Amino acid sequence: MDKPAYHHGDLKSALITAAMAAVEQAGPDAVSLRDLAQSLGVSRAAPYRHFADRDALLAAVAAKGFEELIAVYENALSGPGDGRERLRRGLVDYLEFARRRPGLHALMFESDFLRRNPPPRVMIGPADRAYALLWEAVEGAFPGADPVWVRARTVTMLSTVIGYRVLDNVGRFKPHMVEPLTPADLLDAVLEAAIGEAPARSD
Amino acid sequence: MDKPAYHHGDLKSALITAAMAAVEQAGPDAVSLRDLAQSLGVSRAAPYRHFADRDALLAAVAAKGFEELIAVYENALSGPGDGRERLRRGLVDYLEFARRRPGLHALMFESDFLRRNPPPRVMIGPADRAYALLWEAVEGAFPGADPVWVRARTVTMLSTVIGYRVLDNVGRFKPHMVEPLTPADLLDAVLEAAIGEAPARSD
DNA sequence: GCTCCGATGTTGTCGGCGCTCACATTGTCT
DNA sequence: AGACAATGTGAGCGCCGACAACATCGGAGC
Repeated sequence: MDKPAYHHGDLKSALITAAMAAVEQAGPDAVSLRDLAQSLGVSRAAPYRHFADRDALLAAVAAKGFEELIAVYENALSGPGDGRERLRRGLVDYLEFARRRPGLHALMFESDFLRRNPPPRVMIGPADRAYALLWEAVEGAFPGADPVWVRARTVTMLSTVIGYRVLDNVGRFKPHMVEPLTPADLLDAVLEAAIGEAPARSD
Repeated sequence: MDKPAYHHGDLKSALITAAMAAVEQAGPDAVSLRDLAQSLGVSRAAPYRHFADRDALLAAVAAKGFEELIAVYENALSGPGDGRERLRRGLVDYLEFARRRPGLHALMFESDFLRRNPPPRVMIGPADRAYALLWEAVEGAFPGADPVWVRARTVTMLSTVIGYRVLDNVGRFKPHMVEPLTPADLLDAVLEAAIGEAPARSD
């Protein structure tokens, strides 16, 4: 048993899993194809049978990250409560997701590798689906609102929660800047700012 | 004239300038000490006389970036208009600064190198001063507001504008997500969401 | 003016990395 | 059985960050 098989069996998904772990532990820059290959007991060139280059593997990891984010959204948005409560729960769960996995969040939204190439195909699908879920949640939270207003609100809402996570993940908020606000207070403030009020009625 | 001087003269600041150009053109990951040294006509080990390692040079570039951001803020905040108008102008100019220099913005707020080490000393000073300027502008825009409320609002405001730039800089907003909103419409929406309303009076 | 020494720059070297090429092995389809 | 595509191997290229030993420069003190 376990004789060193010439063929790994499922090297591709093993690489994605191992790369995701490396991303979460030390950030996207720390991912080394050689390291991954060695830790999986495979030669240095083997990964190139499954991914054109390092960025292609990172794109696959990012895609998996968006799949997980979709699951987070779907879980939060399908629960009880009115539209506004479900939207709030979705944002809370996104913020927790991003807080606990800063490396993965960086890869998905902030990484240099996103700027290197046009957006990799494997990740735009899941990323767009995640955005669509948020969009629908905003529609559900403001029933009957002007669709164009909903578009703008979705953009600003996402900007607020992502920006907060980006800044907090790099330690930008020092105690003297926010005291006496607790992390929970900040979470409430971010949610209130993100969700905001219903649109002004023009009739 | 121009005989190959053994001593460069001001290699340190030349390195920072060249590195900033590289960061702006191709992102923080693309900065190579060897490249910079060669393009400055100096040996590959010379940079290490002025910076402990690559990250130290990047920190110096980030610090310079924050100095420039401070100048942007000061220029916008010192002009005419009431507090709210000046605050809005500061945010507009920040957004323009970040839009035109995505690589530098990534280095200052998003880069992996910020996660690698504790925040480098050379940049925390300028970064904190920039934050303090925004803070004071928020105070000026909402005179007499509860100081704790101002703290929270500063955090959410910064989150919104930075998050928008992060997302837009990586091409996250596709036309079908925002149509028929123009970039100018989005700018207005982001500003309105960021600045928001005055605090509720509790008396 | 001379000497000495710290600051600055150079060359040589090491290990790690992404990536490619020619070759080896395996599983599968006919 | 034979052929072929998929998958894995080993060697090697060039680039990179970093360090060490050595070379040169320029100013401080005599």
